[in-house]
Amino acid sequence: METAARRQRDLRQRETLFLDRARKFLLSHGYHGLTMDRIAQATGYSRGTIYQHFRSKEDIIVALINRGMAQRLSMIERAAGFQGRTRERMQAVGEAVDLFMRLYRDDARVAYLGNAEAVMQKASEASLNTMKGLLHQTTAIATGIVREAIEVGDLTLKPPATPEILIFNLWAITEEGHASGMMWTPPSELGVSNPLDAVINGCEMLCDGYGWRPLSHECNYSAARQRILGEIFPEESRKLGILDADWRGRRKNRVVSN
Amino acid sequence: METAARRQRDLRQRETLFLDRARKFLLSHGYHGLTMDRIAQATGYSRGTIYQHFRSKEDIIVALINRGMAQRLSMIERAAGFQGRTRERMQAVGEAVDLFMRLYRDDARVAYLGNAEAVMQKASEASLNTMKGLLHQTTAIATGIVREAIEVGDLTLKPPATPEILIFNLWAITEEGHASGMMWTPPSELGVSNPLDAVINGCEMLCDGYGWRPLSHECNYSAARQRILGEIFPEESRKLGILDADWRGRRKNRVVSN
DNA sequence: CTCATCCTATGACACAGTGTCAGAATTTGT
DNA sequence: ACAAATTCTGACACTGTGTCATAGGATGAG
Repeated sequence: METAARRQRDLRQRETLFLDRARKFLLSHGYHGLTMDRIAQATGYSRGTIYQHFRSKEDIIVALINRGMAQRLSMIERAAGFQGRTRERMQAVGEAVDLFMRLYRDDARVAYLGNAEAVMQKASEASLNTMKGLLHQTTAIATGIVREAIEVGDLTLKPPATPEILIFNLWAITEEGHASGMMWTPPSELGVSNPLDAVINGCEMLCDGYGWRPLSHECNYSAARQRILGEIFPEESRKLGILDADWRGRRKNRVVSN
Repeated sequence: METAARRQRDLRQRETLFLDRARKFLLSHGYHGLTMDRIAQATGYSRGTIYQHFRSKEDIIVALINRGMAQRLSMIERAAGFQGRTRERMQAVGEAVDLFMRLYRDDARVAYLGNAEAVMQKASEASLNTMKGLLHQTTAIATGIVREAIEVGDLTLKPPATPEILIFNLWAITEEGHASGMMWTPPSELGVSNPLDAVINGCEMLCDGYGWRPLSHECNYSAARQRILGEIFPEESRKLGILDADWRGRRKNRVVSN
């Protein structure tokens, strides 16, 4: 019986439709501008039908966040496979997040808007757990790289620092820095013209502070960036026009082996 | 006519009453648990009266946040007056934030809960501006210290770093780190047992990364912490029991002059 | 003390949105 | 073609918001 499969597919399709419309309202009119009525109106279904997919409007928001986080996770996974020194692999992960922010601005914005107690409080246990899982997977990759760095001898953590704490702080810079780009008070008002660059700078300096070798003055991390973009995210970076056309020609700039 | 003055005082007093009750509900039942009805009930006034003080429930939340931010700012201002090397003064500012987090847990939590688009969207222009002002004053103090560090020669920023970017990242670690302590997914689940310590560690490493002298291995910043607590926040730290009883005896550990 | 004036407090009201559920509508299998 | 199963619907009961005409209580002058 094939009908069941098709129905399943239809359901998924409709769920996607709901999510897409919801995102539109959330982005254009904020939390209070997103209502079940509007989604129903915009999709041609009735309110009741939406409730067959989601427990509440907050549940929709979390589902939306999860969709974005899954996308980001897949990019991070790809990045973690970069061939290079441990610190470069960490950099690749950062680059993945950066690309995600630029390429999927809407999803990033949704994540920012939805990251609120008002939302979490009313979301379903299920979607909250999915979210938690996604988050754990993401940090696991990052701490994995740190552990490897320690094993390989690129990094020596002095107490009370631990791999988790390092990632915790790296993550804080990244998240907060990116979030600030969408806040009520734009970072430009605080004298930071380009938060994305500020994040990169902060991560680099933090890694330097922890003594993660090679330090930024021992290695050309701008060149490493071009390699990462070219090898792992060629399409994405071309789409954004942030990859030097002749990056291959720059390979000589490659990091010197220890 | 003294009546006017007294009335003014009564109004303020009532406003405080509203805010206190509101905070109670916000903390215990979250955003959706805070309603005008409940506040009215709890204070013995009617809904209409509350609307004479605040435009909306979100406006109350922002007013609550502002109260906390003002308190924190005053502690930061005190800290910035610490006598010592520039980096120690920066540390003092961090210490002030840390103390604020411990001493005024409720206000800190309110700031976390209220930091959401859902709230800002409906808050009044006026309270939002107050908030912005408070934020600017806070960052101004911090960047001021960085600038002085550069002037004095304790710090040399390499492009693209700027005082604002340094503060931006330092701030990110502090805010996000502290916020994580109240999140839906506790930091302990991510392997960080004590986020407050993680923040301190992160700030220290970041400053080291930027080359802010004296670096952490050139100076005993734990000792500096005791001096800061003892000189600037004696009461506060005694209340928390985080000041060594004999901190004065440790003065010999003082930072060596360059 | 009384009354006119002014101001503040009140809660009923109109409205918007949520989540549910009995029954209508549609699809499926025979 | 029809009964059974499944899915969709919108009216319903609620909760909460923000407003406003009016009740109620000060205040000050006579």
